[in-house]
Amino acid sequence: MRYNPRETEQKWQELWNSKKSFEAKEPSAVAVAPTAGPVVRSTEASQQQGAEQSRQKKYFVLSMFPYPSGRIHMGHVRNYTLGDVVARLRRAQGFNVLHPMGWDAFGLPAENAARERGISPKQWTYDNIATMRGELKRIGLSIDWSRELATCDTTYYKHQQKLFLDFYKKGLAYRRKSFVNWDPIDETVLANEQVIDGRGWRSGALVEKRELSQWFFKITAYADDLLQSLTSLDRWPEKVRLMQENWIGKSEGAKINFRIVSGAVAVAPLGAEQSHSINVFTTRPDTLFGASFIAISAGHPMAKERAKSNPALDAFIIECNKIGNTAAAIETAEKQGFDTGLTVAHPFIAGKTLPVYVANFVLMDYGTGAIFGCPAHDQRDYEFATKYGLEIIQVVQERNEATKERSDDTLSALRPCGPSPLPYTGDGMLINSEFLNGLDVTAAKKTAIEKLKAMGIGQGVTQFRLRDWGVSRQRYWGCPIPIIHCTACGVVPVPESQLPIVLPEDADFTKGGNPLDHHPTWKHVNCPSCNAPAMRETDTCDTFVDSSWYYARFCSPHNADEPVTKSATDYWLPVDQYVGGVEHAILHLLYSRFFTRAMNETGHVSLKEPFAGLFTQGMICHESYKDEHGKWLYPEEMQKQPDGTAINVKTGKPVTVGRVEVMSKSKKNVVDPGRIIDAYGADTARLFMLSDSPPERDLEWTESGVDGAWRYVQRLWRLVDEEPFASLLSTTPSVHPGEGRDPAIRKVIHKTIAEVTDHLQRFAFNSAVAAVRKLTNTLEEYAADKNANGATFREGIEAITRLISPMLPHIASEMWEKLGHQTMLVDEAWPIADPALLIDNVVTIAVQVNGKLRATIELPRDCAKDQAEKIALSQEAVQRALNGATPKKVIIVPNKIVNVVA
RNA sequence: GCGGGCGUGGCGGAAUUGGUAGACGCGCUGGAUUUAGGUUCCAGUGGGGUGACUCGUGGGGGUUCAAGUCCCUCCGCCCGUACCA
Repeated sequence: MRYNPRETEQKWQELWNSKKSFEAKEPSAVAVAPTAGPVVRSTEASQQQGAEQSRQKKYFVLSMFPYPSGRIHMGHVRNYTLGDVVARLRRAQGFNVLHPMGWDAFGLPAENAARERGISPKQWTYDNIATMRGELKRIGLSIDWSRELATCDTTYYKHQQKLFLDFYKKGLAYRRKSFVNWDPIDETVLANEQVIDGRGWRSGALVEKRELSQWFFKITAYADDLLQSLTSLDRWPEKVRLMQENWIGKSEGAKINFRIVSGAVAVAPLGAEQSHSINVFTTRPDTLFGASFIAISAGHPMAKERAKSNPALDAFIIECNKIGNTAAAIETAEKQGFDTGLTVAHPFIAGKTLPVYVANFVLMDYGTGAIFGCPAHDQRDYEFATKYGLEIIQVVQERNEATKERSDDTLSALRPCGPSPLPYTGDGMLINSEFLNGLDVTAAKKTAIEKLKAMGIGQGVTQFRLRDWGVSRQRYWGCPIPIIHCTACGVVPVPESQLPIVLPEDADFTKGGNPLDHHPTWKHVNCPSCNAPAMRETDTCDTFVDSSWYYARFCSPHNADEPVTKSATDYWLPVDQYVGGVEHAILHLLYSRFFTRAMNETGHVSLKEPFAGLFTQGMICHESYKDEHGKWLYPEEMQKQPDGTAINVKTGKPVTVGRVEVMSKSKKNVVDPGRIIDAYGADTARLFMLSDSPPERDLEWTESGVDGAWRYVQRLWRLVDEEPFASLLSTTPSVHPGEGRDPAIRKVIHKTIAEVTDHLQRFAFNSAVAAVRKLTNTLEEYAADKNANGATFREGIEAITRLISPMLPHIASEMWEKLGHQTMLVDEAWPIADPALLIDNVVTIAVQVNGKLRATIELPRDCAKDQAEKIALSQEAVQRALNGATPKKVIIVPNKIVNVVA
């Protein structure tokens, strides 16, 4: 009978659910029973494994929780399938597995829905969650649904507010002024993605930068630790660690005060000292003699001060503010500067002055918001100097052979090598630099800093690129920040007894701005300390805050009194395997690492690194289609013709088949997971996700690939249901394992068990699938043989059934039942290969002549080198290739290769 | 701009440490069986050459007995860039 995925998948999902198969055991349950074996054990292999276990080990598998956008997409299916394979494998290997699911439920789209369609963010969100939960369940994931949480539940964000207060008390949360994108028409703050070409996405108004008081988390307090600890994350992808390292961006440099010598404003609101000098950060103090200008950010206090009396400068600053808030926009914009008329004294060259510019490429958030420009040795400074006709003085020259060892200052006059093309940013020797002449860059940096220090105008500093984390959002649908502002008492934390601060449900979304701010009553409260009328903080938390600690909450999701339960986090954390997209490589993962440290410092958890293992998956791509008018079409709106072209299903007109691109709603190149599961079943969808493309790489969704997966699922079923397989399986196996069985086939079976286990543990799921398919091919061939042994065949089929079970859990369970077992496959132990069957006595060796393959020979394992050489040289093809020449050298790598060098 | 990644047949990809390039699958070609439901089975399949051979892992250069793998350089695509999540 043909396999019916719809009925079978539902049957097993209901069974797992009713037996609570995937509920994690509480740490107390595991700790109390010293011999607690990993559930039912019925196989020979598990006996060795289970018996000596004194305490069941835990394994925490976490896939990044989804934003409840409305429907699940293929990216979710991939993410959760990958996590599920790990969870099911570890469960079978005897671990107490925690594999939970939740919802990253606060955020902008809910608020947009409210504005566009008048639905309340809460209702919209919970409706979406209900839909998506149903869709997720159909994938057949081994999730412990009893731990489900949503970050917009008051039972979740209540604890987040408590954490905020604890951070505040430790000085890890603070308030300062910072810039936002301001839409003057909608009177609202815009996210970077809502600013398109400098204009608000909805209003089209030119976006301004506006300074607001905002809340920050002091992530920079842990900059060094976050950097140093990266080395301990040995189960993270190297690329993610590198990206984080560069993001934190530790650099050694100097801060230098440049004294203003002319053009200084007489009265300054900043204090006399500041208005008489400009403090600059540089990583290249060695190039000070090449300095030709100072550039300050448009947001620098000095720039603002000068703008008051200079309308042209004011206009320039307004122009700079239009570029936008993103680093990419600022750094790709054409370099522009405005001469402030100020000049500063060169610290080392008496009488020399440098002009001060306001420049659009200097970032206020990094360093001191001011730089000195050395055009000869910096690309940006070079462009700037060329544009504004500023001096370009070379002070570093690449060393050549003649000057390598010398370091006296007569060398600078010698011009020992030809001029390097400027700007030159490499290492070399200092020239044109008085007391630095002849030194290398590193030594010159040190000497320059010493001199600056002695002069009292500078010092060496360590600078991080990492900035404090701005968590304030002027929005409704987020976790309210539990702070009260009182005119008399200032910033007052909400007393813990008053938590949670709950969002009002009657917010008005018809007006612009922050609904919490213009709500008639919500923000008006009495000061907890003096009882006078006061105001609530109306900013809510960045949603990255919500997702920074959800992993810890999963350990005890129902604790009503505290954010986490210590005994639970001590047992379950860290997360053993975290799975999610690379797009989170920096922000989410860095914020979580910070949050864990902050929770550690405030006594909530006892660890610092939340994720011991990390796997970053690739994205899902699909062909894109356009009709004759250039409008995007959904894949189901077109049909491929036999000649390779495509037509519109409705109009019959030709369709342009575009490139394979990341699935996105805007390009309509999406495939709905629900439709695929309806048509083929979850196992087929899962198999397609896992075969072919390695999980870390982008995956191209193709209809033919799905068909291939579908055919394999059907083929697996025939293996237990049809002839000649069914008859072979019905023969009674011997009680003694191995007796009368076919050793050659058993070898293949056990090698496959070892191989698949290894592939799965290394996330090489595509290779694991390939190995199982190969075993399937072998067993089908074997079954066609009239002398095939039934017990051998059964051993092979049972191996396949277990090996595919993490990937195709439904059909594997059904096959297991069909094979006559009373147990549930999900409670069975993972197969273990017999080591004796993994060793080959004969090996195939390649024979090369001058690196080119000429023959292959079969030799006994570990055979003597001279014997290998003799047999290799006796090969006819080898002699032909040698063409009478005598071998000069023979390289032999045992059991692998013989290379004859002629 | 900066940081990170990827590039192998017609296609997705395989190849623990440098050691037989193309496993496994898709597609295609030829044949068989059955055709009421996305069939199934057999054979073939990197390019060139009748063949011995030869050329082949984005382009160019290098190290090595041996390079998909290591080094330099160029090109293309993708991700992140701090208020999308």
